Amino acid sequence: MLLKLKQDLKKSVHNAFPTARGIEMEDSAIIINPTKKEFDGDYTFVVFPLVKALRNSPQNIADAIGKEIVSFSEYVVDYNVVQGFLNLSLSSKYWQELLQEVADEQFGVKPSVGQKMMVEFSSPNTNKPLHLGHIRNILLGWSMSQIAEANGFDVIKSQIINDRGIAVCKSMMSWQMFANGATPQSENIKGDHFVGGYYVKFEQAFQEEYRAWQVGDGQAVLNEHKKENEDADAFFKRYKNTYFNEYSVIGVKTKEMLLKWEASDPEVKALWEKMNGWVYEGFEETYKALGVTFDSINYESETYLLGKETVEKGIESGIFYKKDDGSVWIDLEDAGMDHKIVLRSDGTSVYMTQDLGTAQMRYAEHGIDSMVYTVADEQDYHFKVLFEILKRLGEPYADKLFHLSYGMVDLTTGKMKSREGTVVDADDLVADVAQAAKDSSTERGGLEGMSEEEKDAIYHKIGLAALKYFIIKINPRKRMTFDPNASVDMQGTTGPYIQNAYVRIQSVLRKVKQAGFEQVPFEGQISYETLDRELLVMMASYPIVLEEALEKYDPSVVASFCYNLAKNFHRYYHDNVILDAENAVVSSYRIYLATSIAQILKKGMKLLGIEMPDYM
RNA sequence: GGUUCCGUAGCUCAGCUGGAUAGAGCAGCUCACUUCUAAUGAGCAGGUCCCAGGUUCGAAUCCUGGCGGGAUCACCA
Repeated sequence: MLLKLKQDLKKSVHNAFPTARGIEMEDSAIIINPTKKEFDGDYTFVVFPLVKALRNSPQNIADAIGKEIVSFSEYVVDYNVVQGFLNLSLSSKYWQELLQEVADEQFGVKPSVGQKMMVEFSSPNTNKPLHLGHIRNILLGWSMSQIAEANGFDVIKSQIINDRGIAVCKSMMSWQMFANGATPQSENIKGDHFVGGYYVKFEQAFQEEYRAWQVGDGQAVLNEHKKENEDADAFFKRYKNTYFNEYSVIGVKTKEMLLKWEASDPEVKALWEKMNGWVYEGFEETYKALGVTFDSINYESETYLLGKETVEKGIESGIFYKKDDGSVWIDLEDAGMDHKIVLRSDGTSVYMTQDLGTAQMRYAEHGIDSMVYTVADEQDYHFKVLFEILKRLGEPYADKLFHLSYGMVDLTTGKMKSREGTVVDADDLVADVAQAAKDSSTERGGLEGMSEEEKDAIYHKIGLAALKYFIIKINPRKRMTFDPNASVDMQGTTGPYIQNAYVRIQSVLRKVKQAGFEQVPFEGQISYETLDRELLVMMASYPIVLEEALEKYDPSVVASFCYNLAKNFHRYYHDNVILDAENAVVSSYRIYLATSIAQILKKGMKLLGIEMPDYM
């Protein structure tokens, strides 16, 4: 309908100003916005861009166009001009047709664009459980994948799991030393938490060992290696890695384990597989609670070798160069970056090496056209470099890579730091929000007569809606502060507020059914009041919102849309009786309208990974 | 220091490729439930859009330069 309006507008410009025929007027060049509340009208056309070409005053231009469009368009009944803004009032025919359009279940569904897009998100390490940072990542990535799908892309949701390396070996070593054969089953602990616990234990044991060394043998090293004016604390902080690699008993043992792993030592590999298996079971549970799934998983243990091959080939073709010490680099100075290492002097791979291999493996497996990496903004530079290297390697998808970069999550008490134990655990968080939802729900008593199971499912939906919306409503680029109290807030700009709009409609629809009303598409005649028109205008913008969210890689666009629609509906609901309106025609219209609103709210929220309950 | 992101009400945030008098929510103060779910609605109050220039019919928005904050510039991932 918006398109038809634009066409009429274009036609009237051309009719009113024959000299303008030559002027190109793309649909996108015709700017029409919903009219601001202070003025009369539904849509506003800004004529300023035409002033120069038509060599006339804004007032005259707007007036002429207005007169013209009213004369022939069946959709425009009136107009007024305020300072070069042409405000158009639309006919009930327009609203009638628009209502049919937005009520269609297929409204907003885009045809396939025939493109495969991979969206990577979550991407955890196997040495600790998921935390709040992962949650922001997962919500963004998941939502982006849904938005791409809604825009007609064939989407592959993917994660890369960092399942190898020294950190993973630390948990393994620690388990060997301290566990006495304990398992998640025997201890009744979720697998990822179980393994994470041994990682923590390792760090504690290492710190203890390091402290003991500092007051013993370490003194000699201190005196020999410390810089002038450097105190012991500063020195030992700086020296930690060297100590780990050269002096630490458990450090050296862990490094040996890593070497054995790389040499495919059967015993080490068996332990590795067992412990990672525990972790994956734990992750699976968390993903399930969050309502996310993946189509494809890559493991770094399976891609890093391919990355090394790529580098070897790239040396031959002159993309990379080898230094005397054997390390391999790439010179990116002509692209405004610096020299970057891609292979260590001992031949082992770095982060970049693995990412090269992963990208190639993904292309080989899925033939993707484009790729979105959901990774925190601390890695902006890494991805800039990665994309440049892939371009130089001549990868066919290289100019369709996007780093969905997002700001880190802070706590009201400051940064999350694993060393200081301030990390907010994902599983705890989910449990907390469900509990908060339960508390407020119980207080309100809207779920009486339901089974405990049904109630719990609803608490979960509400709690998760609060948590997810709290995070996803914020523009990804921005660093965000996570306030646990605000995250379980259920009033105002929140997930539950939007759910409530939906639930209110469901409640009405249940009453409709009870009353024996038959729900059919509304085709009667009514007069569309201000709020009716505002709601319709808003719903009409849904497809545009989807496109915008995709273009900007920003789910928060969808989040604000849903909130605004819910907000307008709440007001509408307050001011208008749906079921017992002044007459049956108006009632059936309002039922139809409300049904459409519910439909769009549900679709929109689904893109954010938020489900709608029927009761709350 | 180089690069980059951010800076809007007491707090948390919107503000689309420049458009009319800068908007929400929270917190504060009022008011409205025997009524389709009050997890709601209505109202009051709250602003140097970080600062200074520039571009033009018009700048929170674009450009330049500052100021403040984050990130990054590893043979870590």
